[in-house]
Amino acid sequence: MKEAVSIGLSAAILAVEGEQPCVLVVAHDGLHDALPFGPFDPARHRTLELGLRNWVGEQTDFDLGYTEQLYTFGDKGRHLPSSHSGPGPGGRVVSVGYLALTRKGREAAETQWRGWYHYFPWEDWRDAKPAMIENIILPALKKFVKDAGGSEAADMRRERVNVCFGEGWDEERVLERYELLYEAGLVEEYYRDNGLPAKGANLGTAMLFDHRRILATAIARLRGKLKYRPVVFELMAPTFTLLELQRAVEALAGLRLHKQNFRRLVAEQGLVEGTGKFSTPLRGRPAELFRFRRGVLRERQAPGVRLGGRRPR
Amino acid sequence: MKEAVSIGLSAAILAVEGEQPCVLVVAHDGLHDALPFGPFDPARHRTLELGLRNWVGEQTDFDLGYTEQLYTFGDKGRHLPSSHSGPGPGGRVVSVGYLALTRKGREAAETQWRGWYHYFPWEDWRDAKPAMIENIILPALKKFVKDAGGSEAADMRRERVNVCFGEGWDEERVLERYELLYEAGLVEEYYRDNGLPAKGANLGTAMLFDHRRILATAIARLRGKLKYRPVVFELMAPTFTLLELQRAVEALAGLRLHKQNFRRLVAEQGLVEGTGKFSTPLRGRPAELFRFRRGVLRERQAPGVRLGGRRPR
DNA sequence: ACATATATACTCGAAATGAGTATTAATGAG
DNA sequence: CTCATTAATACTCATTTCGAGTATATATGT
Repeated sequence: MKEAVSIGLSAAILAVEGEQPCVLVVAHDGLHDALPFGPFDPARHRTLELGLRNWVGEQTDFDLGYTEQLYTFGDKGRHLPSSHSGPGPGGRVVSVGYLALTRKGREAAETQWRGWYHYFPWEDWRDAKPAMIENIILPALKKFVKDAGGSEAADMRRERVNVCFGEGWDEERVLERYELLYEAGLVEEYYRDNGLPAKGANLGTAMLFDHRRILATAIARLRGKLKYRPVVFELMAPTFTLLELQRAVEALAGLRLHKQNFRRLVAEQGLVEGTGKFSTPLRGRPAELFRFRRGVLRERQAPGVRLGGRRPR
Repeated sequence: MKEAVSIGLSAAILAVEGEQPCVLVVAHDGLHDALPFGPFDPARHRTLELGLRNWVGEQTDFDLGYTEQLYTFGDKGRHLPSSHSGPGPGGRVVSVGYLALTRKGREAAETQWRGWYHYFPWEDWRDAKPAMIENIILPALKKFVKDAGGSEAADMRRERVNVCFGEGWDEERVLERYELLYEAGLVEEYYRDNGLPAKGANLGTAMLFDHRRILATAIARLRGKLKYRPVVFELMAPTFTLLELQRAVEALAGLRLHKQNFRRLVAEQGLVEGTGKFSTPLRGRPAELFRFRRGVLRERQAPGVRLGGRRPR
């Protein structure tokens, strides 16, 4: 007799408020934040995505707008059984992760929005290169390289460290970086999954099961997609100023952008159109309110916000 | 009691031979080509990918090199039960698709390589824009637009048709195009899945279950990845001439490229290094043999073959 | 010697990109 | 009223990348 498999569906539901990028979490066991998730019931749902929409709807009172499948994880040991979602002991959960974009609204009582850089503090380069990279991460990873058995293994680790945290920050490698920190024992989940006592630096806030990995995948995907699909607008109010749009993109990408070039790009691409109305800011010159121009989808093949943001050294 | 779910693993194993891009298929039921696939056994395999490698190894005598997860499909009706892979009647198969790249070698008896444009004849623009687009596809899609109930639905269909087959060919939209043709009833799978008698144009060669959809996903992903990761080299022999490399890229992308610019790009990016040896062609000047320069992975953040190929009108 | 086929080098204009400077329009403090 | 402050918006400029060529070199077979 074959071991039972059940399918879990998780969603990284993302939004932006002002300058803060947020993720919807449920305080699952009082200890760890979790993504909204639940089992897929093949009897009720025609497709995985419909199952997700239904489940999330029940759990969070949210209507998902844009959704996209991310990845299916089936690793033994990274999804420990739980009374909530798992089958009996010995059963295996394969979890399908989704990315969903929405505007912040009223959420159910058990859920709350949380800034995603709580979970990935090394990913926010808007103000400056996060100090923890030089102070904690790189020294620890240096040790990780040295501890490799064999010089070839050490070379491979060195290369990974360099790609992830070395010269030339690539904001899309969110998952790669998280996985590296996991393997190097720098995040709590590593110790939990392997039944070891925690030790050393535990960077960022841990999540339930492999949910931080799913969130990393979601952020990575969103950061990539931003550049060639107009997905930001799923997160914006119907009208917005160009600076608000820029701040949202910066929040997602974790980078600062050049203001004038950003406007040029957005304008040239025909991503937005003016409404003729103006914002009434507390100080400073009022800015025109824009809305998303749905027409771009028809006209351009890769309409997106190409960010050529400069990273702080 | 919940309905049973089982996990199926399928792999689109791709290779290139000269100018032909190939996929490894098994002649499953004598009627339809199928991708190598099999059930995931959680008792034996720690991860999904290991399950896949094992299964494919047994079925095809192949060692997979580069692999990448594509998508997880769980649609009811697009994966009909089969004695081979499914659970009993009423059970549901969720299938996880993978992309694998390899060099052509000796394969098991039941498997064979087949050019992938057999399944997607409209995707090969190397010689010319495929005539079937103007002659068959566009007229049929025009009808599909007209048959929409309501003008808003018609607008949406028109937009999709335009994005997929209109001005400006985007070689990456392989899946989008296949799905559109599916919905418009232009491929055999549509009639099979819905239990209807086949009618009208059946474009390309059909495959078992949803395997053509998985293959479309694989090609789309590969065409995208090509541009920012040096994946072509997984498909090349250890040494090759620049024209061979170009022909391989063209085969995958389904486009012709500008020869001089291609070399400039490949050289400037440092993707390859000369070996000092030369090819001995049947005619024409011998070309230098190159090999992949592994160093790029360290140096550049997006090393790939940016194709700016011109499409024939 | 030359037709043919391919490799390789070099040129050139158009467009995109990154990094500015300059100017305009609002606010509140004095 | 003036001015410091804040932000919007317009314009400039050098550099790089891109698409499309032309020109030349080196093989083969007849």
